[in-house]
Amino acid sequence: MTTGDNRARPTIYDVARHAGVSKSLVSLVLRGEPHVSEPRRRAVQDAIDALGYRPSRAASALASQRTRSVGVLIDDFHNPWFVELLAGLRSVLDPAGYTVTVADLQLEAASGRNPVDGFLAQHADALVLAAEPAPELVRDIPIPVVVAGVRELGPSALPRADVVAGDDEHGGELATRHLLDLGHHAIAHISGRSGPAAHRRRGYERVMREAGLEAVVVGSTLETTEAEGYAAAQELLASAPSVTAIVASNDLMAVGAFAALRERGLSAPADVAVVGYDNSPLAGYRYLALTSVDPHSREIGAEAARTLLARLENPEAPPRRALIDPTLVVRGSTAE
Amino acid sequence: MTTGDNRARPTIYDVARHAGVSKSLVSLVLRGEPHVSEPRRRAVQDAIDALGYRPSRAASALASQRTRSVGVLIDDFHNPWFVELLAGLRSVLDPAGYTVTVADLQLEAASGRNPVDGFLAQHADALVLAAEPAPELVRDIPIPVVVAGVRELGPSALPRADVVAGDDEHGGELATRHLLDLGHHAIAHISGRSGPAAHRRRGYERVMREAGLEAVVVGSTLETTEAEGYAAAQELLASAPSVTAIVASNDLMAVGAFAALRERGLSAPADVAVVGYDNSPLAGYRYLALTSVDPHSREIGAEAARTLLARLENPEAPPRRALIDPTLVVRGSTAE
DNA sequence: ATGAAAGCGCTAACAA
DNA sequence: TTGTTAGCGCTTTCAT
Repeated sequence: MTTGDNRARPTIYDVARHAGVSKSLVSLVLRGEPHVSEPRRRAVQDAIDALGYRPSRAASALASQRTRSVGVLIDDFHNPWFVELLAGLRSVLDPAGYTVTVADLQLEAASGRNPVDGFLAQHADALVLAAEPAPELVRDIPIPVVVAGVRELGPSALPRADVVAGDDEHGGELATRHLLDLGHHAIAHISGRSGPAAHRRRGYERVMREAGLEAVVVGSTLETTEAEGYAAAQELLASAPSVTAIVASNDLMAVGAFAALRERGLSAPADVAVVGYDNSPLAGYRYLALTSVDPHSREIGAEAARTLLARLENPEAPPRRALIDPTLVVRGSTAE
Repeated sequence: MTTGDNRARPTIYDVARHAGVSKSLVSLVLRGEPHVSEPRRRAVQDAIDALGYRPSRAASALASQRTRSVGVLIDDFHNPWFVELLAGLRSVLDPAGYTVTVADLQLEAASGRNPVDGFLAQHADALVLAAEPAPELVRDIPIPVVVAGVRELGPSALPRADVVAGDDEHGGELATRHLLDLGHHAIAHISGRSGPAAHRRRGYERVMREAGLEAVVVGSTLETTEAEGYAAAQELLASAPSVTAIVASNDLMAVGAFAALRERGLSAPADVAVVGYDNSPLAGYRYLALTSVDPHSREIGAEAARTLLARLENPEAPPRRALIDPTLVVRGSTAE
């Protein structure tokens, strides 16, 4: 004789019966509707607690045609800037009752899956793109999209999407001007081939031009990795041994540059000052003490989330584009 | 006059009509059932393509009472070891038709949410715990759980859970023995207060004992962070200036130790050799070149996934515990 | 303020 | 091999 299988999870029917009300009322209480009498609300709440009831997202999604979930596509879990972005997103999405699900473009690609399809199958109400997926992946997305942190995708492939990004060009200026202020003149730039890298490069170039100095850029076709930063710095030091300062396109490349400097018996900041970008945890490690531009990713996330909520409210409003102002965090790699 | 709102997504009804078959047949095709005639299968597939049909997970979950999704709880997105773990998990879960959703314990806690509840509301079929949540969070989870990477949670709070972890004790031995082989005798250990840290410490202690050397351990109550690693190393170098080698509980602490060494005018490996643990990207950066124990997180993930699938097949089998063997990756911090 | 009833899009017996 | 028919657990008019 089998014991009655008691582990079936309770439904609103059970809660309703237990509380002596209709299941519609339970549904109202669940969603915090105001027009419910206090005694009933209590009864329902007690029943919920007593039974250990948990609403079924699947059923609710099916009935309401909305999941109150937003999908976030990030580029690469290895690159920790997404953590701050995510924290910012959640700081406003959580209180609004939205659930956030994350996917990593690299990992999805490795599995041969289309992450956008995944989010759509899951009935996400909206998407946050914090990566630059191939344009064909983002064609005709039938739900609101906000592009966060990266700027390239916006205008071309997704004309209707909102964009919240860091002002990378300004960041590039900040880094360069800082070195200028420190008295450097032979300032070189290690770049990369990403969209943000291009903006940062432009900022560097403008400041150099305005100061009447020659811009020296290497690595515009490289990945923005530690290994490539190392290679670019090697090349730079070989071809222009007189540089006294380097602006790197991100912290990873800056750390690569450190290695190249050491190989030549040089060190930062004594021989060559180095500035990174992202203000990642890396930059804060004492051993590296890397001066870095902080894009304020958390704020970018929060602003993107606000934009998303506004878009959900008003689908027809014209696309918005916001730029978040970066700041410079000075550490040992440029000052003693 | 509004144009007929055409953006309602197609359902199996639409597909069935378009293909001239019943919706059950569509469902069968969708799930790749073998007993479907080739012409019908083609007709259905064509209709799917033509209409741009995408199955609704919500409906499918509701009807079948399973989501074919597994929830993965990781500790902290900042700590990149989870990326490899995740890649390993997906390498076997993807082909099996499972979807993986990730949550970060820190982030969830910051939102005041219970991540396990989140997974249950979402109807995950099973859970992978790659973190050490408070025991009360993991009581009475009504779906299969496999603990991955961390070992502590298993026996006590989750007697029925499967466990796949790295053999941290063996890893501690590997690191210590490597230094011994290099001729070091004054080998100290920088530890931390996590479960894995305790195992690594034990490995270190055993090898020291067997070699007839004195074990010197600092920091057993610290967080395993860069900052704490720095602090612990400072303390160590002040109290035992004669050490010639350090085994750190993880790469982060090792990098902290680098800073403490430099502050005293010492460097690795010339004055003090340093070994880390995790073989994180950090360890591979040329500027750090940190010898590190590789726990093979990817393999841990893959094995955890296999265990999960087996568990889903056979819920009543006795719990399994597997230990993955780590290996040592030698870099510049211990050898020239 | 509360209840009744009709689905949401799919799966899974069961029939045919 | 294919079609019919009940639901799955919830939301949402519409009554009352």
